[in-house]
Amino acid sequence: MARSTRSPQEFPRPLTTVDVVIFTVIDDQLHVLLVKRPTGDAEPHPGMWALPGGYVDIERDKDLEACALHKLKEKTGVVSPYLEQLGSWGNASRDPRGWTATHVYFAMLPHEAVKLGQGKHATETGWFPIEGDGVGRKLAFDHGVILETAISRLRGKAEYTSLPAYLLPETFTLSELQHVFSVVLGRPVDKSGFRTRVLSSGLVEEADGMKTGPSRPAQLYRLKTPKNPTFFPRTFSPRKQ
Amino acid sequence: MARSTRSPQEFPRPLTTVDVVIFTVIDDQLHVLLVKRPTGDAEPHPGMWALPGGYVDIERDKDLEACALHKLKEKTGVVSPYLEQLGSWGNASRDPRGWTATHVYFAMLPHEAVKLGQGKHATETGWFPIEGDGVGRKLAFDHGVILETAISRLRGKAEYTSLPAYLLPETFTLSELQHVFSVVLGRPVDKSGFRTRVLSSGLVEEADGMKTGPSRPAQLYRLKTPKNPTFFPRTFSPRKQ
DNA sequence: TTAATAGTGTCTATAAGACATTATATG
DNA sequence: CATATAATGTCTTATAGACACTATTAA
Repeated sequence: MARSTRSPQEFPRPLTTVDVVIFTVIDDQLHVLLVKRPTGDAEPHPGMWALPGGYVDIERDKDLEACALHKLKEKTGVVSPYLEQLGSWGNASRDPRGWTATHVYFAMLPHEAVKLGQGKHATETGWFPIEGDGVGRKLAFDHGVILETAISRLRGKAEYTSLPAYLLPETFTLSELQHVFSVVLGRPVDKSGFRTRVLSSGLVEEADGMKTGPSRPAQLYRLKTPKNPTFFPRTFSPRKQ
Repeated sequence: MARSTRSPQEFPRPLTTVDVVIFTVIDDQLHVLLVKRPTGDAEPHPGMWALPGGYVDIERDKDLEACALHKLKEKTGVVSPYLEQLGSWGNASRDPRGWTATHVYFAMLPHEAVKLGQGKHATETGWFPIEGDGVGRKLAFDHGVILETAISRLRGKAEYTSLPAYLLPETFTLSELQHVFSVVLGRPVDKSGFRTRVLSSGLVEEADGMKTGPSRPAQLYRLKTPKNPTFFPRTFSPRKQ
């Protein structure tokens, strides 16, 4: 067995990176945050769009999640987002600089909370609308595949968990919640069924105040357990005929 | 941004490992495969039980999954198991030898397919019954937490996917399938409901032959799509009163 | 009073839970 | 025939889906 017969130092170490897939909803559409690759001579994929990320700094980052949070704050200014691990991708060919493994996180933010380009080394960043299973252009490295995985995870979990709720600010109306589910799922969601589903699951509790507008005011709610998504006992499943 | 302002070589690289949580069912109980840590002087946690795993060998392993499959074959002789990524754990303190990140996979095998200690460098290995959220003893490194996560993922997914089916050999009866679900879930599963759930989901198809025994023979089935688990539209959920 | 959206109610279809009953093999 | 387990049937209950209807605000 490797671990017992050779010392760690004998192994050439793969490069370790962390990347973050950051989702938000802008104008009734799901978007992902991308950054432009630098154009230096030694840089791989110069000028292409990529997921925000970079090398783990073992002096600065106490763990992988801290590293992801650091990168997220650097790009968006957001400190406490919803963040979960998406997976890791590691092989000899994904980066021309050698064998690399990246730990990928995915974050969901309300658009209002984001201020782009806060970091010292601000790079060109932008929100790209999700169309189908990507952003309609080739991304750097294997980030296209990673993004596809993230989209499919988000859509999948939207069928039976409260994940899309993290795309909203701290308080929101049930209509807004229903809307963000329909944006993520890409299809209309029935109001009545949605409301009973949400209210009976204990996902939300009433917040003080109402949202006013040009029509009937709506009750504001907040997540009861903001750290953990709620699981529903059934998936959304349109009636068969 | 780190990636653009410093070259990879300036970063001290974390150690990269892969570990595998291997589940099987023996005698109506879920078990996990553990290996004993070597007792050498420089070895961390000598003599403790740990998940099988080790360093990524960038000359041998073309990617992380290949590395996991290699370790799995080395310990069990099994070549094509059900294998999925569980997550990754990386920080400064989990291994006394320095900042490490491990990519963890989890595998499920029929017990009949396993032959322990096939590798050249055979280490002491053993099946440990799962009781509650672990094996009732402290494991090396942070493997206790990792195992907990794996158990909870398996039990969670057993509520709404066909995952436990991978604990059975290629053909099986519906009663055997029901039994393995009840072992994983730790509670009885109603036969009638289970059968309609499984048959209407398209999870299985009839195989040739029947399983005979001291009573009525049972139809054999096989997985219709052995690579991917099936999702059920509802969770198992005992009636409330 | 109208427009717009919030919120509720009704009916039905689906599938699970609980448990009883029938079917088919062996010894 | 007795026994064991496979396979099916019946009845109830929970909840989603479809969609109609009522409520409450601003302009």
